[in-house]
Amino acid sequence: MDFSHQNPNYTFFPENLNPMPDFQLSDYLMLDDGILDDHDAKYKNGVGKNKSELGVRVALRMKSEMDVIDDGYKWRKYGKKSIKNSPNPRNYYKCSSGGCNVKKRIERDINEKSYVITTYDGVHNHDTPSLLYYNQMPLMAPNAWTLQPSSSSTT
DNA sequence: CGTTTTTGACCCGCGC
DNA sequence: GCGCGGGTCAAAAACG
Repeated sequence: MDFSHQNPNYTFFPENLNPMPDFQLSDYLMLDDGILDDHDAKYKNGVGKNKSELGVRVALRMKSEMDVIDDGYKWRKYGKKSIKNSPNPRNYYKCSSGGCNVKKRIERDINEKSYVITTYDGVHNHDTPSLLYYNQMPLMAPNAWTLQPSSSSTT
C-alpha cells in the first residue's frame, strides 16, 4: 500500500502503532481516487474543480463493536439515513469546529456486521482538539520529533 | 444557557 | 411529474 498520497490532515496510523487497542484495525482503504460509490461519481462530475479541493475522501474499514470511534476531533451528528440493501443506518457527522466543514459518515458493513466503515470527507483546517492527548503518547507524538529542546548555544 | 441529538421534512438528481 | 435513494436542514428535546 502506498502512503505517499495520504491526506496531510489525516493521521494515518500503521498497524504497529494502533493508538486504539479497543478494536483491531484489520483493513485500510485509502481512496486516492475519491470514488467509493455513485454518489462520489456525481460529486466528482458535478464540479469541475480539482478533486483535492472538493474534498479528500478516505474510508477505513475496521472491526469494532462501537459504532462511532473517537478520532480526536469533535463531531456533531446532523443526519441519519437508512440505506437501501442494508439493514444498518448510516450516520452523518460534521466537524463542529467553526469554519471547518469536514464531514464523516459511519455505517456498519452490510455483510460483516462486526465491521464499521468510516468515511472521512474533506480536510480539516485546524488542529486536533486533542493534540495534548496525542502528545502524551510517546510513540506517536509528532511534536516530540520536531520540538527538540533546541540546545541553545549558551556556549 | 449553550451545545448536541433526534427525527421528520426537505431537497436534489435520476429513471420511468 | 412522480417516486426513490441519498444527503442535509432545522426545530425541538435532551444534556451538562
